[in-house]
Amino acid sequence: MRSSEITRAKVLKEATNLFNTKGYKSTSLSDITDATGLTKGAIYRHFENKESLEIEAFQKMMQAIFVALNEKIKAENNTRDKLFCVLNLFQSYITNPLIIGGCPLLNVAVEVDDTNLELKQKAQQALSVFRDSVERIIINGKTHKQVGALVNEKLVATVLISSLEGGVMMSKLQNSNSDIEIVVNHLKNWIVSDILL
Amino acid sequence: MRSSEITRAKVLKEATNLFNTKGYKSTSLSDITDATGLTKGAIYRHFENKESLEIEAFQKMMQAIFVALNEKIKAENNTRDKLFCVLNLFQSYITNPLIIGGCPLLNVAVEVDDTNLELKQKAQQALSVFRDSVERIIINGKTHKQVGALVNEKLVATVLISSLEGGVMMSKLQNSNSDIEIVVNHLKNWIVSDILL
DNA sequence: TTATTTTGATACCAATCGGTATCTTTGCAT
DNA sequence: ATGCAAAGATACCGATTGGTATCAAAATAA
Repeated sequence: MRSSEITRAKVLKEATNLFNTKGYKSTSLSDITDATGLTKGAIYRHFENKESLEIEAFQKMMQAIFVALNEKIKAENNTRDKLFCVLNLFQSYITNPLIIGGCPLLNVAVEVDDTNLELKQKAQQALSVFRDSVERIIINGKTHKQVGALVNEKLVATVLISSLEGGVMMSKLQNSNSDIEIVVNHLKNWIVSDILL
Repeated sequence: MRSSEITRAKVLKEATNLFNTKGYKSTSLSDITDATGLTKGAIYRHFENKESLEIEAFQKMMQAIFVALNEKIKAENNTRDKLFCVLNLFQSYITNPLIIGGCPLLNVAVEVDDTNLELKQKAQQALSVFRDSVERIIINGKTHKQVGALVNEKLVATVLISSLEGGVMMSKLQNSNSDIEIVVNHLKNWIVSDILL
């Protein structure tokens, strides 16, 4: 790796952690220079401005999550275990975070307003991608006669995502994994008894 | 009302809207002076500093929500309709907000980190109060033979709150009420078929 | 090795941040 | 009407914000 790519990656990594932990607006460039040991001049050589760094950091997090999730989904060969991968992902935000600071989608969705239009659009897209991948599991499950034909995939995706995001919020606030565990456990029972054949 | 109480209330009202819309850290004192038409000198005569204004604004929102919610719960005389009051509250965050900017508890829970300890504690307390009031509905429902004796009230409260908070997040992000409506509708069915006798 | 890009540090910019000391104005009690 | 205390405006403070012009150093290509 070229040396410029190393520093660029270091800036992006540290900024990512700071954004997802402290918030995007609350993370200053001096926070990033402190974390990287670099100067503003170095950072602005690799990123046009703070906003583009924010967007790239968010995209990087979501990309990493989707790649890891899709790998695990692909590794399972039935609908139940594929759906459980989604639940495990959210449980891991608290117990064994791939990315520190909780769910990046939740964090951005709550932080942005209409002054962060581009970041908001990226979050909207990420939610769509995530929702689609859950819906696809259900649709494939129907094809393979593992899911009831009357099950509404949009409803399942919406209920799963909303419960899990809310569970992450509660667990993070309480510094405890009990809430997300209750939610995950409840969703597992729901999937087994109401979704699967 | 004394004139000083009028200005104090005006500052608190405008600051509340700004905090819940733009975020606490992102709302500057000049945002508040712009919204109120007052100067910093006037604001700092009534509030010690920005942090205490933030805390008072959050407490005021949660107080208003709890008062309104408890009134509606009290007006209903069966477990089903009492629980539906909770669902309606969250639906109203999107469709007919008592307070603009979404759920103040969600907003604070996601924004705060360990540099906002007092605000975080207030949010933790608010979540406890909210959770307790849902659990009380279930416990009273058991007493009145409207809820199955084996129903776990902590699970019900956690699942309801997490789903609803997540639903608000999704609907706010998508500028659409369809997600929160799906969640509310699903929870209604769940309550009727799995919670109530 | 030398010449040339590329990279990063330094020093600065105007704007804004939260906060305060001071002075004028306002409202209220006598 | 007068005197006084409370309220609000003004003008400022140091610190920090995101951002940039410039220069030296380091990596790279010849």
